[in-house]
Order: sequence, then C-alpha cells, then structure tokens
Amino acid sequence: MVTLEEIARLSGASRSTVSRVVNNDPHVSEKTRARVMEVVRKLNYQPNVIARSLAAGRTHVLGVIIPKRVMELFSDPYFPILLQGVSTACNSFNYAVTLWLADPEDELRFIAKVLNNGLLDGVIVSSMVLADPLITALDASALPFVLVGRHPSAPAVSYVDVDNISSAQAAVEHLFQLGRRRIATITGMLETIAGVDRLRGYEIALREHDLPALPELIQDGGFTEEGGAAAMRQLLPFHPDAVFVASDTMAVGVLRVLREAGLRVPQDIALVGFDDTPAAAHAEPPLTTMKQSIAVLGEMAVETLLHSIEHPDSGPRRIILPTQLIVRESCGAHLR
Amino acid sequence: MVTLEEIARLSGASRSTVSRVVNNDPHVSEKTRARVMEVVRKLNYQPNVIARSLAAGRTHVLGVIIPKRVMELFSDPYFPILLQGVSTACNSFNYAVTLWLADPEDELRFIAKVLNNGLLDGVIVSSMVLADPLITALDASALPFVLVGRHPSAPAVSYVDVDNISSAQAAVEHLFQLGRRRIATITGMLETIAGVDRLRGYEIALREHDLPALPELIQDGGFTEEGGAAAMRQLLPFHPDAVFVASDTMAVGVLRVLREAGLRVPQDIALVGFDDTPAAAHAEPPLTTMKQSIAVLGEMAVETLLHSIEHPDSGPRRIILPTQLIVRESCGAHLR
DNA sequence: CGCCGTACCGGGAGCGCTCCCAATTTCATT
DNA sequence: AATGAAATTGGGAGCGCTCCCGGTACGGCG
Repeated sequence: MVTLEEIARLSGASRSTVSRVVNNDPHVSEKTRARVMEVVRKLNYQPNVIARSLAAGRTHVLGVIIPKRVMELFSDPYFPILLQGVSTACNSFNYAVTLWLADPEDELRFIAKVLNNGLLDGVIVSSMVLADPLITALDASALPFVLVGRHPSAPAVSYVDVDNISSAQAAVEHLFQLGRRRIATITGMLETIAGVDRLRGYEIALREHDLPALPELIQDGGFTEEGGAAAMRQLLPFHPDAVFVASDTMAVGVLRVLREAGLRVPQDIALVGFDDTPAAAHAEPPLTTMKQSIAVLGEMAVETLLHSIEHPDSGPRRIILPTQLIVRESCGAHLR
Repeated sequence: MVTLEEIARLSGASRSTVSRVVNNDPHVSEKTRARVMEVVRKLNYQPNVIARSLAAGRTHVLGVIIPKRVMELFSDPYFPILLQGVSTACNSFNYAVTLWLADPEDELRFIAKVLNNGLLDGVIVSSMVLADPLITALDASALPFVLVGRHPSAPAVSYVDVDNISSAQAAVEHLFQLGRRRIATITGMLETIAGVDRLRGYEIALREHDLPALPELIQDGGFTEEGGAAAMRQLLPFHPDAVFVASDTMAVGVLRVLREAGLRVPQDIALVGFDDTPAAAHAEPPLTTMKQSIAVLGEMAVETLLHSIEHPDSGPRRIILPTQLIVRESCGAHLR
C-alpha cells in the first residue's frame, strides 16, 4: 500500500505538504505541487479513506436506511429511482453511499450499531412507516439525518417531500372537471404517510364538492400491482365512473382488471395515477398521472443532508418539490 | 463519544483488557469481564468501527457493485431480492454492505476509488454485462471479489450462479414433453451472460429434437415487461404453439399481449418462464417457470466472499445452485 | 520452600492520515 | 541593506483501536 509518507520521501516534501497537495490546499507553491503530483500519479496513490476518516473525524459516507418491509415495495420503481438519485448526488459530492436494510426484528441493536459506530456522517431515511422507533432514536442521537417523505411524529426534522395532500386533491379535482361524479380511490399502504396523505387529498377534493367520502369507494391497494388489481375488483360492484389510484404501479393492475371486466378506459371509467413511472406512459391506454421527480427527491435529500452536516446547528429544513399533472388518455380529457 | 480508554478508566481495567472483553477474547477472567461489561452496558459503548478498521486492517464492510445500466432492470424483482439475500447474510456475519452504483462514464476513476481506498474488505459484483472492464481491474487488484453470475471473460474467479444453460434446456424440454413442436423463445438482454446462456439452452433443446432454431422464433425482450410484450407481438405472426420466456417479468408482458390477441394460454399457446418471482404465481393463468432462489444466490455470494477473505490463497470457488421447474398452468401440463 | 508453567493483565507501538503550530523562506517595502 | 509581513513548509501530537510483548499473580509440583 502506498502511503503519504512514501510519497513524501520520494518527492522530497514532507508528509504535511503531500497531504496539502492531495487535498487541494492552496497554501502550496506550484512547483512543489507539480513535483508531488508527479509522484502521486506515478505510484497511483490513493489516500486511505479509513485513516483519513479517523484523523478527520468524518467519513464521507452517507447511509440510506430502508426498512426491510418497505424493501418489499421494490418492485415499484420508486425505490430504485430514488436510490439512483441519491447515488448520483453522492458521487458528485464525493461521498459514498451505504445501504442499510433494517431488519425490524433486531431493530434496537441495529439502531445502536448504525448511530454510534462512527461509520456514517449522516443518514437518509426512507422510513415510510408511521411511528417508527428509528426516527425517535435518530432524533435523540447527534447524527444528522434527513427524511424522504415528511413524518408526522417527528416535528422538527429535515425532510424532502412532495405535497401529497394537495397533489392528490388536484388529481381528483381534475376528474371532477371532466364531469366525473362517482369518484373512487385506491389507496397506498396506509402505514405510510404518503398513503395516508394521498387519501387525505382525495377526501378534501370530495368535500369541496360537498360529496361524502363513501367507504365502499375507498379500497386499500397497498402500493403493489396485485393489491391494486384486487382493490379494483372490490370496487367494481359499486360502479364508480372514475378512480384516483395512489400509484402508477397499482394503476397498471387496475387497468388489467378493467380490461378483463370489459370496461373501457376512459369512456366507462376514468383513471388518474400517481408518480409518473415509466410504466405510466406505456400503459394501455397511457395513464394520466401526477408526476413527482423521484430522482430529484433523492438528490435533494443528499444536498439537504450535506448542508446539515456542514452547518450542524442550522435548524431543520423542509423541502417540498413540485408535482405536475401529466394528462394522457386514461382520464378522458382528450375526448372533450 | 465513549472510548475504550474511558471504559478502562471507569472499570479499573486496562485498555487492552477492555478490548479483549469487547472482542470476546477468552483470556479474561470472568470477574473482570463482568466488571467491564457492566460499564460497557451502562455507557452504551460502541466500538468505533473506523479506528478498529485502521488498527486491524480490515473494515468488515463488503461492497456490492451494480452498473448503473443494470440498475435500470430494478423493476425486475431480481435485484431487490438479491440485495436482500446479501444484506441478510452480511447481518448474520456482522458485516456491513455498501452499495455502489457504477457510472459507466467515469468507470476508471470509480474503479481506482473503490479498489484502493481501503474501505472494502471485498466486493460482490453483479456485473452482468459481458466484457466488463471492471472485472479485469478487479482481477488485477488484490481485493477479494465474487461474481453473481458466471463471467466468460474471467476464467479463474469465484462466482455463484445457476446453470442457466441446462435449466433453460429443461424448461424447453418440458414443452416438448407436452407435445409442443413450434417453440419460440423470448430472450433476455443479450449483453448479459444469463440472457445468452438461456438462449443457448433453448437452442440445445431444439437440436436434441433435430429441429432448427428459426430466427423468426427468437425475439429479444431485454428482460423488461415492455420488452417481453413487444417481442411477443413480433412472434404472433409466426404462430408458435409455445414460448420459453427468459424471465417471469417478461412473461407477464407476454400474457398481456396474448390476452389482447385473444389467444388462450395454454390451449392455444403454452408458456414457461424463468425465475419464479412472486408475480409468476399471481399471473393469469399462473405461470409455469424455472425457479431459482435469488436470495440464496445473494447469501452464497457473501459466504463465498468471506471465505476468500479469510483464506486469501484458497483458489477460486464456483457455486452452482440448483433450479427447479415449478409446474403451474401456463404450460398446459394440468390438461393432460 | 523454591521453582516453573499457566492464566491474566498492562503498556507501548503503530495503523495512515489531519491539523495545528512553529520554523523557514520569499518578497515587497523603506 | 534591513525589516517585517506573507507565503510556504516541516514536525509533532493524536484520532480510537489492535496486537504484541513482557510482567505479575497464582497454583501445583518436587
């Protein structure tokens, strides 16, 4: 292993100077810098990140914590895209990402291990589960962290999110504008705040039109394609003329069921989804959906986290990214 | 931060003794051990993994490298499940996992960074792309690594895989046994070895029955659901009586197209998939498929890697996990 | 009672780096 | 040419731990 000391010896500079060169410290003359760099390049020297971390007290490693249960939702492109955003941002800031899949069983042991072992400079938590003990523990620790998705039980923490409530409301309102009146909804997993918030938005939209939220028109689809299909089957006997589906993945399942039932989308029943995953555009018919930029969500999470690492006592930051209704065919807007 | 030294001071033992206790070294009397442990527990001491790594020369961190391009296949449950297997195994061996999404652009910089920075004790590579420069670099470095999926260009390395060739062959043979003769295939991404091998197995099965592999009956589905659907549309005019689909994810797309085309599965056309993802059982009709235990693949990768970390000069190991044909309805076996 | 072997324990060195402070050099200014 | 400030450089301490080596205590044996 090539060490700083060795570079120093070979370039005739001191360990300190080499360190300065490697770290782009301006207090080095151009001449020495060039001399040192040559040796660095020749030996293909790579600073040992472990030693650096120990000395500097920071590791340049961020953690992403994903509860195992949430991992089951991976078939939804949401998480992969989020991870990609996180990874991209980390790369550009010269940070590394470590992925932690939290096992709910040994949650406690896990928390202690992650928070105190000194490996992480900060963590991004995509806990979506309400009342997560992880959040409490994180809040009590000194480790900087940011949530992806707001969290009601953690009042004063940083998070990055979209406004699920008003986005859902807007999606439903769009259906109202197109003349639909018997609007159902298929909700996401209701242990997640996104699931709850999107339901909330649906209810508000109905209330604005002085309509009651009928229990038979609200079905849980659990954020999976299968769940969405099952929920739609429950809905069928009640003849909704439109459905707000809380994720595109579920909407794909819904479309399948409707096709099997011989219902035409959007003539017989209109559909609006959420997320704008790639599948939405390819669906048959193409899905009208509320777009959120999941990758950007991940990137912003990193930026927010890095900010609170650099400025430990700047207060919490909340970042709300915009959403946008992408009108395609499943809502029937093109028919009018 | 609680340090070893502090525990030592408070428990009246030396730094060394505390270290021994923490690391379960047997050369400590029960009395001192108990005394030390009490303080450890009271202060909730967690060893600093960074300092430990520097001193011990190993980090207890494994890397999983996934090329960004492969990441696009995340909508296939394959990767999430693989990761879960890796994560589970690491947890049980007290290792941490860090996920590296390799950007093909700055591949070189990336490789240097990962291989030499000292953070990783070893890496698991799920490169599926043929002729990957990563493999070459890894091979040249001293870092232990194991591939998930064999790699033809890397002869003497450890890997964990299933026998894709003979598994595919068996799947196609099953269709022959059921009386099908005009058997088509939808292949996976042919830049991946799994994609190539499964095609290979298909060809062998045909040859065994003295049938030529007709180009019009071989379509590329790229391992995605959409790709599978598109490939099936290409196949339709040639009226196959059976299709071997190289992944269940693609098979789901295929089923959709067949339904739209008014073809009955399995009466008009039989289907066999690959993987046995959860979707296979839920498909309509339930999908006959060649099952591989993806999570076990991940676990074995970890075990293999740890083995070669502990025994640096034990030769490479190749582990081939068994596959199993799961007969459901899409192949038509239940009709006979 | 003295000796030796074993079990247990403590301290020093060192992992490769950063950071601080002090020493040295350079250079503009009078 | 002398002076002082600024730029550059070098060395030491130390991050929290492991590992090695040597020391002490204790027991059994002749």
